[in-house]
Amino acid sequence: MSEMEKKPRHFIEQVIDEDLESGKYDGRVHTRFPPEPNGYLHIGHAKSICLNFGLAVQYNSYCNLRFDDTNPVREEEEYVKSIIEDVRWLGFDWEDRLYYASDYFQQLYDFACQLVESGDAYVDDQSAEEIRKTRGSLTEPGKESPYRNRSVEENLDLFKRMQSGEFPDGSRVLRAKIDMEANNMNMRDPVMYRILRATHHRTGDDWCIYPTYDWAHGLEDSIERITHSLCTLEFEDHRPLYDWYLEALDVYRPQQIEFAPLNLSYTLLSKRMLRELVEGGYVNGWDDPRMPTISGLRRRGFTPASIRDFASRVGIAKREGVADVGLLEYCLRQDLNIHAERRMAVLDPLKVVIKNYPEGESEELEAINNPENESAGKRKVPFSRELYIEREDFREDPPKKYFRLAPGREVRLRYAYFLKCEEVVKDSSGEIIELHCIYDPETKGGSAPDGRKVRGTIHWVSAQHAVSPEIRLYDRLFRSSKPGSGGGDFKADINTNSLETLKDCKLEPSLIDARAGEHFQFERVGYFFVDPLDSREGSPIFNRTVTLRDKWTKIEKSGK
RNA sequence: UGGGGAGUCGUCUAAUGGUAGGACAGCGGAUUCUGGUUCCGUAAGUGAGGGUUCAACUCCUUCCUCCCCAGCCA
Repeated sequence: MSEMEKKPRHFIEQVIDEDLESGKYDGRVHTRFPPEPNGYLHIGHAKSICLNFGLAVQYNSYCNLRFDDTNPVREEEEYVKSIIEDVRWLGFDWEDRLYYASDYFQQLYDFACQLVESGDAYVDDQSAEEIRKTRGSLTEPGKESPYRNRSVEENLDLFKRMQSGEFPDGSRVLRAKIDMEANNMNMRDPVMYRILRATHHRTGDDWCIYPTYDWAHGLEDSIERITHSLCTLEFEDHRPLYDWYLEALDVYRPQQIEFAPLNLSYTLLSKRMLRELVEGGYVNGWDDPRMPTISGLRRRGFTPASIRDFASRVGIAKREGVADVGLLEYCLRQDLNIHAERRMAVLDPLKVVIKNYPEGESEELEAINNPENESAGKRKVPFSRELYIEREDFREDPPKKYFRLAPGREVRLRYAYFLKCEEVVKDSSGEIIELHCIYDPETKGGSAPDGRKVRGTIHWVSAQHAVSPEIRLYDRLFRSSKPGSGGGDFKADINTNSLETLKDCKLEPSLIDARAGEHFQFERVGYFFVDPLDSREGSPIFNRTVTLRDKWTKIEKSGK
């Protein structure tokens, strides 16, 4: 550590630093990540997870995992499981602090009675429709409910009977008595409880009234002695209400702080739209490798470290914007470059016959597993008279600056020999089906004793030794950098070529033993991940995680 | 037209009255048995006007643009 290069502190860290200094929370820092178990977590949630749990690590403090399960009609155990798995996979630990809002239902009910007793809440007999109509609008104040001024005794009686199941669903609600003329719509006597006969995934049929988010959330935070309650910008308007409830009850008060949610180019991060993709069959489930869900990214081959790095690099601020998906890919390649072992794989094979290599013979050549990590060691790769090379690594009429194989030209076969193309063999339709080449036995290992150089190095696989497992080429799910922004249906922006399945690739033989969950770099091609669901022992399936950066395509496109 | 927020290189993000900096993307180059990695260099920004000040991204003021809010969703 030569330089004390401090990473600039974002505004939430600055607030925490100040609170620590002033002793506001007795030097404590305690955050929480409060997902609703009604869907799968996505990369946007990952930002929040990394923020909340990251702060706990940074300040040597605590972060709770809390399920905000106040609405039984949307929530399921399946989602709880996936969320727990995802947060853990991202590398975070809540120790014994796994909580559920539903654990607090009784306390919440008792607190509500307290508000009724202090005259701060009342039972409203109006229908949902009537309440909506009397709420007013953005520019007009609301009207007070005719039931607003019932006695405390009547309210208490009614509320208890709501709880005991005397009234039908939707017939009554408990409302906070605040101000129907407030400019902030959230303060116009917000609903605290609704009557809802639905089986809750944890409390079963114990309750027929359920608390609303605004009523419950601050108390959940308060009960858990959270210091800094972090949420996204759309809750800014809710903060006065968050504070109002806690003040009215005179209980411990955490501080809500809002930050901008993550938006990603070429990506959709709305639960509703993601659900539409799944249910409409546009993808194969929530964990489809094209999905921005944590489970999708995991199956695609993303690593927890790359996602944490990304979260740290996009930063935390109040300004809303769209992060570049290229940054996510950069973080991924950074991590994979260091950790993924290299292999050779030919995706679009073109046969090469080495005329001067003895028929029926083969040899083993040594290849480096990872140039970024010597301890990854070396492996043997078989070489023989007939090989496959990538079709795009040969041009009959090479453009300027193309330095791969061409008629009469010499290139290096990676870790093998120099190879020169002598003859191009075509079928009757003119398509190239084979290349006849000669190799230089003196260049074994890849360098020439006479000092001559070649411009290009290409990868290859011995034909008789090659294996051909299935390879799935994934691409962006959307063609537009901002799907659906044209005002039309976002589904119109779907990239119909986001999955291409390849069955005739030629891979080096060691790859047949690849195990589910392993990462590889196919040299000069990209990073691949052995699909953890569809792979079988002896028949792996490779998902393309991300391509390698590709300067050549850029050069060729620019025409220079 | 009510209320709440936000405007800094293409993108994300610092600078909190004192040299507008970093990252990704871009461009140029070096190294390289991966057109990968790495390294070096380079261009590019304070929404607009007015004011205060020796000095303004920062303070004041007028305006403009964008986002959020009328669930018994979270």
